[in-house]
Amino acid sequence: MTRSLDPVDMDKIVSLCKRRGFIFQSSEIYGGLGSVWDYGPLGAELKRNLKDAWWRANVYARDDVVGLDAAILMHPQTWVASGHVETFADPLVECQNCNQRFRPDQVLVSEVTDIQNNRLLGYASGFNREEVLSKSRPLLPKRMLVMFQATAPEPKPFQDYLGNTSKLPCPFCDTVGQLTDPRMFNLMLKTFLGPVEDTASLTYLRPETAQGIFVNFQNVLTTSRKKLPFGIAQTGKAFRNEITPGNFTFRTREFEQMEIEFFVRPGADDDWLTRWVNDRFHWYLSLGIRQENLRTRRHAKDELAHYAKDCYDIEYHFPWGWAELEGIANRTDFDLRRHAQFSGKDLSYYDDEAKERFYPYVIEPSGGVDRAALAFLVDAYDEEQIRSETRTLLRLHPDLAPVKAAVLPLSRNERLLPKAKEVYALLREQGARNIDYDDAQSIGRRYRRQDELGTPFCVTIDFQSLDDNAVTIRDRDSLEQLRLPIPQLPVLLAELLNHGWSAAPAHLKVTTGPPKDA
RNA sequence: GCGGGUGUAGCUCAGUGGCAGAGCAUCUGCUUCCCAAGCAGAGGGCCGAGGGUUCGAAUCCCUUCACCCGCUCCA
Repeated sequence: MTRSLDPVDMDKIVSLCKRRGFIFQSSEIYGGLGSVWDYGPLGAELKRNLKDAWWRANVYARDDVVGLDAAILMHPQTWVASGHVETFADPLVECQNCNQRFRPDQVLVSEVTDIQNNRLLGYASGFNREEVLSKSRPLLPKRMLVMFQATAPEPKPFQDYLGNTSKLPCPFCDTVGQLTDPRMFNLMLKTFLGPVEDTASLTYLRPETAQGIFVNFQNVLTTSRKKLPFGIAQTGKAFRNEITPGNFTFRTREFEQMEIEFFVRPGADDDWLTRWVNDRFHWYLSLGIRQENLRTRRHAKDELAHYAKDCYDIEYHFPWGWAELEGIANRTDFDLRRHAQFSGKDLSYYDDEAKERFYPYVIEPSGGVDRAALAFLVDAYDEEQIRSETRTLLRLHPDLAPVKAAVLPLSRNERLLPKAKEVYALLREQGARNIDYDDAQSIGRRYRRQDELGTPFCVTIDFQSLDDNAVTIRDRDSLEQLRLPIPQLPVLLAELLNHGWSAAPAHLKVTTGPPKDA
């Protein structure tokens, strides 16, 4: 099965999401709210299925992880301790000539001085030492160029010049005098608790769910009676004032995370990091992401977050390029120590067997629910030619598909409807799965509609059903059909949803579906 | 925030001063109808908002709002 995605397909996916009820723009009737999205009936199912699958794999299938549901609002000191108040604010400098923006802490500046005459010749700026030094050369008079190596001006951090940025050249275009003063961008959303808006009631909407886990570390440890190594899992909303949101639901200011903080003995951290990277990578594959669209990437030292010792990203090949779905970081004992320090509470761990007390290291697999949902949508999107018509379909894994099966009478003939309703009721009996019913328009049209939603199987009631009490099941991906007695339907459908069409008994198959164009 | 782009039906878009349109989608009816079938019909719009020019504005001008792409990121 060959599928390719051009960048143009992103528009098709956005359009499909709107058209079929996966994702809507927030507050659309008021003109929309930037970078915020609502999930419609099908999107809500997809997200729910996704989170359930994550929870099953990381909590139920393991004996060393327990769940948590911490509040979005936390004591403001939490964010001082975590380092977010201090570090999560980026000062940005902008060049009014080339309109590029950069963070001062990523730029170096060199003062080029004529030492003999004690005269400032100019400044050079750039992103690394070599770049700055090479830019310094043209500023130097020939006689100094000879002794350049000896008098090479050692670059200093851009931050040292924050007071007078207007004299400096832009690190991108080297234009002098077009840099703005640094502006602070605090990425945390402020809010006020209580009816009175004063600084005493100021707190934040959490920028990550992780801190809810850290502050509950001792609570969970004592009540769950877990021993190291063990983890705490939670899904929930987080908020960041992203400077540049975009790419549909990929980077938004309100988003949902699925995070695990896995506590291990110091020294075992490197090993556990590797294991988690592997586990999480295969989780995406197990739900149908194509391997060629998934990769891991280790963070370079200089891109590590303030709390991390090591970090791997799991990246997906979106139409606009590779981008992060999940980060698996070694947060060391940074968070527990900081919270112990700021709260005055002892958050260390006592190992009964080794008779020693220490601060556990933390491995953090932290994924984005919305990003994963988008990746699964993009990866599942497909178009194929059947009888010169384009069939648009989502090849979603049955676990993720918003609708598990659709019950379709061949037509709206009054003799067919009671039998169809009967089958529909039968499949809904347990209430465990989302089953659709549709009798509008032609059967072909309804198949196509279900294909577009990613419904794995369609159950069709035809006139023969009235005689033999049997129905057909049609497979979304192969278009094959099988026929079986209605009483056996619930069991076989469950079987197919769990194991896929390959679990279908060959002797039941009745058709191979319409021919696909080459 | 800066630069560029776009706002017309649920979706994709045409319309550049003279009655607001097309395709698809949606809905209804008919047909023993298995892969977007046919026939007949229907609903759906303050042309993003406000102001101006004009006999007349979706169209020209001003203002404003929103969204998209890029720039810093990291779920």
